[in-house]
Amino acid sequence: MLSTKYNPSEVENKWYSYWVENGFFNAKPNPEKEAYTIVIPPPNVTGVLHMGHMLNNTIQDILVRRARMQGKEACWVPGTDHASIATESKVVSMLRERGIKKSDLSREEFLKYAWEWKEKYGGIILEQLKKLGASCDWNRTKFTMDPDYYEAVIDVFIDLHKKGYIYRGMRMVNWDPVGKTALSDDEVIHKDVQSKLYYIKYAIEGSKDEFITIATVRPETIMADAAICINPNDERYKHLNGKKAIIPLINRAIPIIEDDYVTMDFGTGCLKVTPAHDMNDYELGRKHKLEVIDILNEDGTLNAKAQILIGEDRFIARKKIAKELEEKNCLSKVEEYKSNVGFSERTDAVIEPRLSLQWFLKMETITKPALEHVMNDDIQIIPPKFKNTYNHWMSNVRDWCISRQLWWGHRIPAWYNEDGEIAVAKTEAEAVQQFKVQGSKFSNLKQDQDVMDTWFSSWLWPIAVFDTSVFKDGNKGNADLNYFYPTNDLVTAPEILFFWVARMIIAGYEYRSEMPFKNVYLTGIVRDKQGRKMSKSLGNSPDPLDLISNFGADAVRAGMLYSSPAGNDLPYDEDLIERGRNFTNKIWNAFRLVKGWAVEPLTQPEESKIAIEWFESKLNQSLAELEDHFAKFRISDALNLVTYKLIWDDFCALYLEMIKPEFGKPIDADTYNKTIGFFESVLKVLHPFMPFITEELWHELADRKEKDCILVASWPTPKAFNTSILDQGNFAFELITEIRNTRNAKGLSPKEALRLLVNSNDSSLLKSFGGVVKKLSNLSEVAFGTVSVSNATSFVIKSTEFFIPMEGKIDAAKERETILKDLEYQRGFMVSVDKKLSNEKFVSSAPPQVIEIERKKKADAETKIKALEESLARL
RNA sequence: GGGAGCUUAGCUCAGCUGGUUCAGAGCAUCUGCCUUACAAGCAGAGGGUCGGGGGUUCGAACCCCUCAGCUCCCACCA
Repeated sequence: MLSTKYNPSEVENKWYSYWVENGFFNAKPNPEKEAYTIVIPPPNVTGVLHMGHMLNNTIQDILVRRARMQGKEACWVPGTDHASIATESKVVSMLRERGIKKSDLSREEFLKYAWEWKEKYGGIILEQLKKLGASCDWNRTKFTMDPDYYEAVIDVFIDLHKKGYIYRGMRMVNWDPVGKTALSDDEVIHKDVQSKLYYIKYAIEGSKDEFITIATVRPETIMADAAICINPNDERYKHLNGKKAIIPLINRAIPIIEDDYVTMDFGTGCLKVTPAHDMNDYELGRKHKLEVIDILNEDGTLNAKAQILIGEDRFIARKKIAKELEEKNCLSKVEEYKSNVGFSERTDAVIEPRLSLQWFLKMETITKPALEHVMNDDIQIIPPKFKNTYNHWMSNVRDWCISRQLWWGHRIPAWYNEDGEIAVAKTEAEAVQQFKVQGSKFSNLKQDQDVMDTWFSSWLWPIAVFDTSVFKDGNKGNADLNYFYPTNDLVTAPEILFFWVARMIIAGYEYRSEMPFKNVYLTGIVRDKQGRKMSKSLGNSPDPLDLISNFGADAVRAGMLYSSPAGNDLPYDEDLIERGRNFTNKIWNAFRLVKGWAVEPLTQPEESKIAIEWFESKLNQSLAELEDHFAKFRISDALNLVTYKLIWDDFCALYLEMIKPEFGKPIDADTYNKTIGFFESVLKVLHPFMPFITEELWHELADRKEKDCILVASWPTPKAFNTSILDQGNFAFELITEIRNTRNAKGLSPKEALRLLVNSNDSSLLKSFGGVVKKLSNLSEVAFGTVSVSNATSFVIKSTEFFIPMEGKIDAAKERETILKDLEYQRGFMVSVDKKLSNEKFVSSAPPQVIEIERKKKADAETKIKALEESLARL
């Protein structure tokens, strides 16, 4: 005896191993077949599976599984990203726990620890993906620091340098004093912070009692001031132009300059210019050729140039200086002030604008095709609203700072000689060669200490997962690359549209002169019930593996897809997963029902004949809808609006009920075989969404040859369907609902057979559905003819009146009340339709079908009113 | 400050070309059922000025204007 509950855990492990062992997920170039390719957004090696991955990878798996069933060579490439900052900081804190300081280690020693750590924890997330059912080609698993991938990144750096796109320059960068590294703009998170605005008095040189007062939130940087700037239109300070001001505490004189950059009505209208510690001041300093005085060390402490408080942390220095200024009477006032401060995404340290030598990629030329091909829809972004955002970003893109002061990553292939000259080369030997050729010193070369930004390797992902040698001159690419690239769909989060997606597009056109993918599907963010982002620190994220073991992977996948159209956030609730679980159970029980029937060569009942005809049409209608949803990437709708309803409502609630033999009785072979066929079809359609239960039942429904698995079964294509039978069905189902409703309202048991009288001489009214109606609403008789029954309850569908005799069980007053209510509504409805139809303009300008519909509505309403009036009279 | 988007049932959201099925789904609520596949289920029901106001149109949840509230992205005036 089969359990009434579906038990997923055993089934899932069994089939996943079977699929892998039989190589169903492996893809290779096959000229006979169309390629379908997805590259996974490589999760961080340090990562563990979270709800975002669940959503993202479920969608990818659905797309891949469907493509595979459609007979395409489906290739889903998995892998991981080395994630330089994230991983390095994890390794650093792991070492710290073991009492080892990174600063005590050599680069080589540190990297040895990092690799050990990667080997130990690096693959966890991929193993977790298997539990979800991800049908990745695991033989292709790639890591962005695999030796060949590493080499590819270096090749690209050298190539772009040769092309003149990569340069080294002194630039103001976002400095993370905790990570001791430069960050790209995108890695800085701005937050509103309550801080203080200090009004500081600077004495005017050569004057005893005159001061100029500036307002700043960073008094600790006054020692780095290079000027004070006023607006040329500011009458209050005009007389000070050209004079000098004295920095308090250190008594250094700085010029007072004019620039309309200064806002007159902010603070005092006087700005202290500190080129070394502020982005805007740096630009201002360049314009006015001011001295750059950098008073901070890389860890955010003050250096000797500050003259005072040397070695103090910047925030401690701020407090101390404020106190000293106050004591020296240089602080005129302090105001509370809300300012916007940048924080490091990784270390949460306050970002310090800092001048440093970095490597940059010129973005202006190289980004052009990437902008163009998205704007002209060669590459489609789904949902399209992100196109605008993309456009905005790509049109205002700044040069990309690609160096990072870290060890874990691809080391910059630049070598410096004793004179500080640079050679960009793959090896030291090649660098020596370059220096020799240009007649420079070539002994004691030192390689650049920095590594490259992580995105500088992952932007090659769609190419490099197939071929890592293609970045060398003259290489046309291997068979894999030429077959699988460009890939079809990329599924990722909108937050990395610029970090990653845009840059892959840039690299794609630069190195293949072709798009890396055709469609970009952007998922939403998974949030908790309160709308907060799921995060470790909030502890509001459930463990996906727990969910899978509690509910089954199929249930979790379905739950993730509930209400998550592209680009929309997903408000997560365990109820969603439960609903998915209930669905698996529903299917399981449908299987139990069918499995329990004895099959005999009997005559096929009429109801079964019509049920089969009806479901055939319903199935094809649904398949057509499904194609449409998939074509538009409405994955959620494909499951919830079509597949779920097809199975639960149409197959289980209607079809199976129509054909179900009486308890204990056998079923005829024709109906049974058709039913198995339908069951197989709906399982196929469901397979991409719920791979495990569908595979299990596929094998339970029939004896299968080895390798006859649902995951490679052919995807059902929609055929023409009979709309007339669907309409007839709808009429019959409406009638059934009314009868059941009558039972409910009158408190009649479903076991009690009822008689139905139809006030019509047209006995073909129910077409072939008469038997179905009788069966599903438990009627003893359906009688036609002009009838007038006084002791009965009635209802009207379309323009036909139906009676159910109620012998002595009728409450005339109550009956009258409901009829009157309905009558009132119908009359009101008539008025509005009449109004429309008598409107000259409506009749002359609306399309004929619309007018026809209105006429039909009117006719229906008229008969309904007539019928209601008659019923009323009879009571 | 620049840009994008959202506001529809108690909740989460659909509503795809302005017109059949247009005011929908699921959850929640209520009523009745342990009816031999399924109580993780079955049969039903109630619930809405489509954020406010104005306009275009024969016709608006849908198009335009406006006001209000919310969200996200980008930039960062010390």
